[in-house]
Amino acid sequence: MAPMELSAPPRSPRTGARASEVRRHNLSALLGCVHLDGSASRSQLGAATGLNRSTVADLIHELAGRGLVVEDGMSSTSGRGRPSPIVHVRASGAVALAVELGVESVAAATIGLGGQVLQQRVELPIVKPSPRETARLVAELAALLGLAPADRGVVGVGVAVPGLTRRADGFVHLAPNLGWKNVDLGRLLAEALGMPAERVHVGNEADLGALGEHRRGAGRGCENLVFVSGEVGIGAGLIIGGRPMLGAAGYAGEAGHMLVNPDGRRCTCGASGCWETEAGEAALLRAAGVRGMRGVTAVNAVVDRVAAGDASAVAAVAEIGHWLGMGVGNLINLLNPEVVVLGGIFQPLFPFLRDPMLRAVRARSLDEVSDLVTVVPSALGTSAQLHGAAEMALAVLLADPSLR
Amino acid sequence: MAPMELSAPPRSPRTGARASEVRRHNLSALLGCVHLDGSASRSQLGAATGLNRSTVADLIHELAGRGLVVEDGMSSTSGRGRPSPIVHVRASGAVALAVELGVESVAAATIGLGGQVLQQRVELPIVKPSPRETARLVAELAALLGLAPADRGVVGVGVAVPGLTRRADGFVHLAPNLGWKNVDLGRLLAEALGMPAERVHVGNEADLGALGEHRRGAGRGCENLVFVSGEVGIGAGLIIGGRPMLGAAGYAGEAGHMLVNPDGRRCTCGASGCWETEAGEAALLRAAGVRGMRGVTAVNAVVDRVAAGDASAVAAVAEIGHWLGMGVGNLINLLNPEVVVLGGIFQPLFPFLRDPMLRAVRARSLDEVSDLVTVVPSALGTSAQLHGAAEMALAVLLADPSLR
DNA sequence: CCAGATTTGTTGCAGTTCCCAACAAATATC
DNA sequence: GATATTTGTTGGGAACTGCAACAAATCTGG
Repeated sequence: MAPMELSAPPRSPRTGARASEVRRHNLSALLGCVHLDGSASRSQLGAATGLNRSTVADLIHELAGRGLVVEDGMSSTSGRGRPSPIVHVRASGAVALAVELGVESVAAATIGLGGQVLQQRVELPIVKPSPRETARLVAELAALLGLAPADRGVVGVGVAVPGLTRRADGFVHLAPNLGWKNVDLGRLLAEALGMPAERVHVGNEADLGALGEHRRGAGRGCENLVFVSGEVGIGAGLIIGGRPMLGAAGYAGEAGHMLVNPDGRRCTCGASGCWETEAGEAALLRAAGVRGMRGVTAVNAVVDRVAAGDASAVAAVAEIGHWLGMGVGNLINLLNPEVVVLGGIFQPLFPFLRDPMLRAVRARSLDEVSDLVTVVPSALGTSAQLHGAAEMALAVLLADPSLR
Repeated sequence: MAPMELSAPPRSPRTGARASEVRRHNLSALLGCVHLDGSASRSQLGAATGLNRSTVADLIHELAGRGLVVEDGMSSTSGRGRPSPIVHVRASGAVALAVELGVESVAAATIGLGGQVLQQRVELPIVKPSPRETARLVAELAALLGLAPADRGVVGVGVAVPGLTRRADGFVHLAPNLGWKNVDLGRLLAEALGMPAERVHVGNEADLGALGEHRRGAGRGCENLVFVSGEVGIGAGLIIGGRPMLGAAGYAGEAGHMLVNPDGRRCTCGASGCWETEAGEAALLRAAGVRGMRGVTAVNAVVDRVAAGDASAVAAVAEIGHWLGMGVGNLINLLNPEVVVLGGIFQPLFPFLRDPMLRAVRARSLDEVSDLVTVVPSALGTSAQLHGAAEMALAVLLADPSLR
């Protein structure tokens, strides 16, 4: 059996483990399997975890008893031998309210175990809401989705915020595009939803995009990925060794102000030639000659023009692709990921910016490193952050299924 | 008791754990405590791990029986109550041969548990040795240090290489400054030393510098650190969440070709204004007007001039500091570390480049992030890589003390 | 259509590990 | 010097997993 990862490098809070932790771990491993892969036969689960048949049976019984999985009578007809019952996640066994705070709207959906969307995305348009308004809106969305926060089965809320957030307590240090500074969003949401604070999880939008794509999208099964979130600004979300890399305070991935263009424009941060100044939404609209429009509608207008073959739009997108690739190349050199996922505005533009982007990547990164990486568009599109937010909220249960 | 870290996010090889893994983990946790902190009373160990007194006693007995720790009769005279015997690491219980391949020399030392240097660093000067010569030299150094590779107590060899290395088998993909390409260094060393290949560990010089500073130097007790290695080129070593971040193939941290200077010089990589072109050794010597010299002696000459107040040298170092800071600022934005450790040529120059470097850092990184980080010079100097190499070689034993 | 091979679920028992409680030992305090 | 406090030690108990034997269900081959 493979050794437990636990002690490989001694960690700072070097904790001992009691025997009962083993069971928690094994429950978690099994639930994780079906959560990520949907369903598997009991014998497959045994093979995947290295656990004994009798142990798997016992653990699955416990998960079933807690309503987290269901055993199907259907047999897996693979080869001879006694058929193995198939274990499915029970999506409604654990449900998260996934919320995305955008610049133009607040969106939400309810997502259950296995990443199953139980209630489709609902979006309320609003421009720069105050923190308090936002909390009220989220509660409204929860009601719209028919979610009762006190329900058994509802594990918590996950919120994606375009700004610097502290995971521990949901404090938003800075969210320029919302006009927020030092907002205790976690507490506000807990109050508005009537939910204990420890069930409210707040994360950075790019970090959660990365998590979403890692678990449910273009980065499935890959241990090291970079998600590039192209919204108003540019942010990066990092998955390293299969787990989110948040940095000391949770502020990792602030890549928007990386220098990419020697002759670039002045940025709001004071420097020049920053990544988001050269490859962000504003740069795209400027290059494409769009005036007086912003946001999704403006970007969509450019996408339509490019798709129709409008030469000036094609050139604009190629330029954006070039500067995007410069930044992506930097990240590849530094982090050596297996996959780079391009989200936000870059996803619909991907086919059109692919070639100049890849040329820039190869120019800026070592061949030995860039040969090993693939750059792909987001598979989840605008849902990446919602899926990531749900995964964040479900993580507590996945780590310890005996909590419920 | 704190939960085991293990299952927090479901990992790809989702492994189960048998009961006996718990013991391996706890042995590892205890040995890790004394390995990192030198020594501790038994009761302190119990408090640190959360393990029961009787369990700690049992585990310590096992570690002592394996010759990895020694219990002192001396009591800890802190407060009243029965004194607790102090547990010390037994450095000679597990010894690693630590090797650093430099451009001008090969250095080695023997380092035992607890990071204790058993045989001081020995250095053999040599310019661009072939892989085969290198392996022979390492065996020679081992003999010089009186190390018998077959000895019980010798756990393995750790080698720091200035190039792209693959941890798994010690394959060196590319080491420009040695003139190497696709060298199976792990196998060569194993043969030259008469040691099984699985005891030979090869790592990137910057990655191991980071590990050394994390465990023994300026980054002790910090979970997220960036080590900037200023040798001929510039490389970064990353410790994330208390563990080395190596990337998908082990090539993470190739930061030398990050763009920092819009108007910079042409780099060998084809681009312009790369970090190492602007802040590396060559840039320093050029700025200081040094000609016809390279390497340690040349850098030392500049250090001496700066220390003596030579105005042109001071200006040169300030310029280097500025470009260094631009790169450090980028890394801080991206990784949000607690500490940035400057090694190699930047360590002796630190007092002189500190201020321009910090100004550039603040200009390039978000205040919210840079306020939380401290930039310090290497505490281990030229020994950082050796300590890191030893830690790498000792890691196997630390993860499973019952192996010996 | 049936016997054998194969695979898997089930059950009872054994092994390992840790925790707990009681007791003994050693020190500081009053 | 008595008491409180802290820690080492010992034996018993609880939790969990693995193993082996048996039963069940399917496929294969004649």
